[in-house]
Amino acid sequence: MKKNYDPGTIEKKWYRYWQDNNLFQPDGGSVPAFTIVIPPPNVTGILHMGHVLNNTLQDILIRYKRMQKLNTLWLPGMDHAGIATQNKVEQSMASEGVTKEDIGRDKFVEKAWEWKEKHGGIIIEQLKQLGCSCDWSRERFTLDEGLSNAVKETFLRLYDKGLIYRGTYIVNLCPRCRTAISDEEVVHQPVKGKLWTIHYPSIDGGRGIMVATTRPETMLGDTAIAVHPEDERYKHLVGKKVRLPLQDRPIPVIADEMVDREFGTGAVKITPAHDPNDFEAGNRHGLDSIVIMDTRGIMNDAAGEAYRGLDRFECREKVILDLESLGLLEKVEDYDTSVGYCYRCNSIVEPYLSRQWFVRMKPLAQPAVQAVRDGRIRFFPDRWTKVYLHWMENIRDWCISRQLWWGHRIPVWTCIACGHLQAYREEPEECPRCHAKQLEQDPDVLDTWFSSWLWPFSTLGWPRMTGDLKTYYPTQVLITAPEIIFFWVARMIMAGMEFMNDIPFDRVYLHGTVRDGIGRKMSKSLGNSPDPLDIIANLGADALRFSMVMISPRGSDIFFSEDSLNVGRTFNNKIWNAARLIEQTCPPGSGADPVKGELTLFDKWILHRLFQAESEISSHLENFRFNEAAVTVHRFIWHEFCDWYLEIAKLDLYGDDSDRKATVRKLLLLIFQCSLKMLHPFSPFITEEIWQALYPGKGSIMVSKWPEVKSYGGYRKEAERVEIVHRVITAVRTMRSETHIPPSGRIRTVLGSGDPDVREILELSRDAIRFLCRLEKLDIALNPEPPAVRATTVTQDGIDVYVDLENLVDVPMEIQRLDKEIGKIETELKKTERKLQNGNFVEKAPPEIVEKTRLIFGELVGKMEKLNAARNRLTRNGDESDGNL
RNA sequence: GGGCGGGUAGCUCAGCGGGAGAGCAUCGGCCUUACAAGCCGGGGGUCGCAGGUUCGAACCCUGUUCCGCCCA
Repeated sequence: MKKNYDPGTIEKKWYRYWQDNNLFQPDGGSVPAFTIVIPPPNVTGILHMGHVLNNTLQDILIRYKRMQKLNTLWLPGMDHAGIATQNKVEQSMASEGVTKEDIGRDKFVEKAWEWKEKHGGIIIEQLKQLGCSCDWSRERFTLDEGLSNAVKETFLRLYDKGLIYRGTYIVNLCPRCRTAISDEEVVHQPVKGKLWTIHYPSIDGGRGIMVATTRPETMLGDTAIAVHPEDERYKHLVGKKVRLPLQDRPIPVIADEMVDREFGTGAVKITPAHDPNDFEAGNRHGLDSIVIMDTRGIMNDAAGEAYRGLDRFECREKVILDLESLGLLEKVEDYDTSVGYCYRCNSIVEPYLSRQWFVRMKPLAQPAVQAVRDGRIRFFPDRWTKVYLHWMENIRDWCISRQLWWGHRIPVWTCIACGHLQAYREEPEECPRCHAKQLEQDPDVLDTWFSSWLWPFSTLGWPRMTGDLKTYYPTQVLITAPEIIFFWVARMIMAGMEFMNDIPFDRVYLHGTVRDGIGRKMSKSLGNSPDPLDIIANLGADALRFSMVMISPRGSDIFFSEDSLNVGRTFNNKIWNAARLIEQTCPPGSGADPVKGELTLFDKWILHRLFQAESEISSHLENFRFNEAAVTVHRFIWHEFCDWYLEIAKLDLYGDDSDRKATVRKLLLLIFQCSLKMLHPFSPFITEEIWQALYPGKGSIMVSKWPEVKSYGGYRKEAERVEIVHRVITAVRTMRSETHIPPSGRIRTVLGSGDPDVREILELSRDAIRFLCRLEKLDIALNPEPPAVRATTVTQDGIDVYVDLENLVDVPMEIQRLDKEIGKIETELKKTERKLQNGNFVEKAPPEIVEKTRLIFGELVGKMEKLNAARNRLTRNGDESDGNL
């Protein structure tokens, strides 16, 4: 193995190897299946840090389950991203001076496909660089033939059930994308705006009425003024008419309970074509709806001569100016309001009356609510359950038509002759009612989510009952971001219940959002998002993956900065070097067979810790505690295996006892092999590289079996005993450091313990203690003769530790050190003593707690006495100032 | 306006009824032949604030304040 780990070439090599050997495909066996469908990235998408997190987590779970020998499938693909793709294609055409209207619908769709083949799907290659073990042979696309059939089928079924309807309602119009979008696609943001109060004069020369609004340009479409029916201020005006300024149109004053008397003047303008509440009011009162702008947000004829052709915001300016010059602008105030933006292009969304297609959601929601209520589907973290249920219980109909050309065209045709409207599976040849041959298909396409909500089964072949569908549905887990819980997660559950009559997955893990070092959401416009591909090029995918997971607290947001990458980078270096040490000291053929030879305390300790690490990692992964699993594997490999076991093993590796040497070699290979396996889901590349170097002929680590180490769980007692030794070693090291003994200084240490069992443990560990503390001599005794000049401490286990300081230290420094230690113990001692003196505690606390507290107290008293004695001795001798300690 | 989550070491977080923890950062000492991308050691917190329950509260309850997110 080379001195330094070089991820670049290695990662490419192993990814190709995995693919060439079809290791990403499920084994198809009869064992239980474990399936994850990828949240399909946009075909226009490029890899960002959010994708890195999302896909790393999925890959970890998939690789873990695959090693557990489940029939594991991670099904990849992309969605066609209607708006985003259409934007891209239009942009590229615009650079050639062509609009989509110039070339027509069919040509445009053709161009879009060309664009997709040429520029789309970059992200798929990027996911491969990240190491994702998706089964690429099953890759799907929402616009491919199979999925398009699924979309048509669902539309037909819902249409036939009466759950899809066409109607004229207020929808959210994005004037830049020139299409309707659903309520979920609107992002509301607080805005510091204005509140304009406008005077609507009475028609008969009276005082008229004052009306406050944040969108004055919409007054051009007003068809009434509304007041609260019990508002004494306006009762006399109800039923009368006022004059709509700028339009010179008489409009009625109506009474409606929806009016908030506290808002503005208590009277509001009613614009049924441009506000959802006003639309409702308009229906209740039989008002006209006047649409005053087109789908680009440009004022139309109905807005009046003076405003036609103006953009909606220019129009607002002009309306204000005109009102002012007419003396009808009563006042302008600053006003905090909330404005809706298009989630795709960030334009301000316009509430707009138009004819669209909708899905009736309430009947679909009911079984989906039930599936979550009765625990068939569980959310992690659990708090998302409430969010889901709240939304589902207040669900509103879904506007699914989009005024786009790129997408699944709505399969509804209208007979030109008789006007008969119907949905068809295939293009109809004649009208079933009047047999006319001329039918016209609805021009709109479906919301992209109308195909994504079928993803967990459409990708497996539905509506055909394929083998894949039988084997892999329902899937086990969905891993995604909370942002799309309504867009996607909830709708998939509804679709699963409706079309498969079964849940689409039984657990949903929602991870946090990746933010920058100071908590801002990563975004292109801020430029605060590093390019994951740069990171992969520099440090490798493993470093990126491991770092991401290490810093991702369970289900809450992630603060990522360049520094975050240190964890993964340094860890790779550590593992690499541990592997090199093993390679150098455990020649090939040493074998990783089960160990037969005599095991030392330390051997048993590390085996037991391995057992614990494995069970912790498994349990963390089963419960989506990814970062805790990563922390555990990191801690085990670095701070237990490398820091302690490898160091102690050096005694045998470089020693003369050939039996011990053989045993230790076997153990090292065994434990390291298990370590690599446990790390593999997190860092697939480096583990494969080392695996192939150290364990040749065993195939790929990614299809090796997850470690089975239960039998090492029996060494609990030995493991606890080794902790005693660790505490002794740390105590000696601390004293060395605090008394400024240089590491090169070979010193003598004396250990004393009244407990024969403890003395035995220390005897067994004699060599290790000497080696790790760099001791020249180590004495262990029941009542040892302490060195004449010494530093003193007592471990938690009551072991006296004396470090011989002859010629090495000055007395004041040791006194100072002892004082510090005594101070600490005194604080604890007082706390514990107070407890025990409290009669209530002794009486009411559980006996085992009282007993434990007594033990602690005894321990502390013992330590205190010994330290005080050591201190007295030093000061007494100092007082005698005989210079002889 | 409604809901949810959270204020614990300089930073990010774990702990969720019985001796205040981790990683990073910081400070001190080390080129000890796997690793200076390293090794060894240290310092640092009245657990947001105020009440209450309890023998005992970071942890449970109530109120309060600040921050973040979602919905209207």
